Amino acid sequence: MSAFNSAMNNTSQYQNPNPNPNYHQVADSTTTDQLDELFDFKFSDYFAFDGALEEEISTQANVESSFNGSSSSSTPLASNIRKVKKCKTNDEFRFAFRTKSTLEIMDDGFKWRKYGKKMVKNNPNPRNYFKCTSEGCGVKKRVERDRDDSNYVVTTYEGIHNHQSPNYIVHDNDNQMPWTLQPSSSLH
DNA sequence: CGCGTTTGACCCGCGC
DNA sequence: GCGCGGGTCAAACGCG
Ligand SMILES: [Zn+2]
Repeated sequence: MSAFNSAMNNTSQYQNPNPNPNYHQVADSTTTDQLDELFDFKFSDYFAFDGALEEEISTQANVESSFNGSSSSSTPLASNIRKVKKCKTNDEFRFAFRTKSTLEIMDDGFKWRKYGKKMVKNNPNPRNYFKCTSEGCGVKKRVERDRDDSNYVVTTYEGIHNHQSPNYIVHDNDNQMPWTLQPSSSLH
């Protein structure tokens, strides 16, 4: 069906490329519940995208308030699914979204190593390239500030992790982590 | 000392 | 063939 399904079939349990923005803070705070909800919703949202070729789904999620509200610390963060696009066959898949955050602290629990920086045209801001440091995992990540809204950051994940997060966080959920994607059957 | 960031160079595909 | 745009490499540096 969709790339997601294929991916899940391959790994039997797909891991969200971008689980928890601002993971540290979450760990510090006790607002995990809300985050859980937040992410769940988010994923369902972008799940709506099927194996279409270059699809551009503009889904506005009103989650910033909850994030800001619950998080009393100093890192306002909100995620709005912007667009999801898939290229080529269902071998790999790309997932891009926009995050409202001045800071690019998006350590989701995976270790990323920056391997490149590039100045894209038509955009005064540089683009950063990251790669997952785990061996056998070639997941790449690309972070770039929005051209117009410097308060937003466009993050693009490419590939699928073939390992659990090094910072594996145990959650109360039965078998699903907050950042674990669910079968497409869960979406309507 | 091990490892991550930095940064310019290099590479590759594409359009002219 | 060349230039350009986007992506990656790797030497050097910095830091814990
Ligand atoms: Zn990985």
